[in-house]
Amino acid sequence: MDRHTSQRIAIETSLRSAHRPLSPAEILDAAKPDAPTINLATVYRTLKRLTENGLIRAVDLPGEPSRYELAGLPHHHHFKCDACDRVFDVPGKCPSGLADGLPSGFRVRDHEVVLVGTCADCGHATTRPGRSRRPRASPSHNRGT
Amino acid sequence: MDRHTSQRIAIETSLRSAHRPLSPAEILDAAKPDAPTINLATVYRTLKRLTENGLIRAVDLPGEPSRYELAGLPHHHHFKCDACDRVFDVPGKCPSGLADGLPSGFRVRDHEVVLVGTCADCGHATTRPGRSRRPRASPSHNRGT
DNA sequence: CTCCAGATGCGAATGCATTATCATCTGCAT
DNA sequence: ATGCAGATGATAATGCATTCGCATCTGGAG
Repeated sequence: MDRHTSQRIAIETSLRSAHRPLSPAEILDAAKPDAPTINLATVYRTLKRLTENGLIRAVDLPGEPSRYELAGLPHHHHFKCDACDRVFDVPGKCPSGLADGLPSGFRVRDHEVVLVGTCADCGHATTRPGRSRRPRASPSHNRGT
Repeated sequence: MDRHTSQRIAIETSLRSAHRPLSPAEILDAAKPDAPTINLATVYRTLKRLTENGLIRAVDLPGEPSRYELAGLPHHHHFKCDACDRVFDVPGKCPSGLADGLPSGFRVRDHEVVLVGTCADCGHATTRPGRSRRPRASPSHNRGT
């Protein structure tokens, strides 16, 4: 199992070089230059296997489809740009006191922090006129690489 | 428009008395005693209108369908019990320094904090054997009221 | 070089939350 | 009490992310 096909290599490479969580569609686009015939189903199949193997992990944000990033990264939070819909890593440390207001009996096992705003690319102009939701996160517009 | 039907009253009442965000299915169950014939479609229709009217707002958690809570509540975070899948309000204040690690050019407009763990009800036993995902959040098991 | 288990591509299929359709019903203004 | 705009209930339909089925292709062991 786990042959080194061009598709799989392209998928792993895009995840490794993105430095931010990628959606299956973003991965598809990022992998296409290296594996032109690659298919969304293959992306999903590969992501599933890589997840099972513990090499990557799913990143779920509110109202968003799962994105994927390398496993084993130090704990970090995420920033979602609501102009280009890309998600970036935020290396900042965890604030304490998050669980202060909890009633007794509640036990916190984990937390998720998501910042929402505009990224450096999209923030240059105050408002971006023709910007519709869910662009394809084109590599030409990428700064995470 | 906006007649005072038993269904609408029941929906508003459950949201008002829950003190935690409710999913459409939870609202349906909570409203049934007061409006036995109520239908999921009606719940969705009513939620949509209440949202448009600014009376309630959607609460989106990662990988979860939207829940709804009264609008105008003071800013708070949410706690999701992964045993009973209910979501509770966390009144704690916002930790600062959340955006410290951000590269320059990134502007934060909002943030979301979700704590995950076990609630007081579910935490009594260390492991709950027969507990499958997505119970119906039965009122008998409710403490938020 | 051969061969085949495993991988891929394509399209159809699934599961889900949410919305639309439409005939029927009901607040409520008159 | 009446009439009707608006609301409801039942169900079909939509949109979407994700998965399946299957014929074809291919990495890599032999």
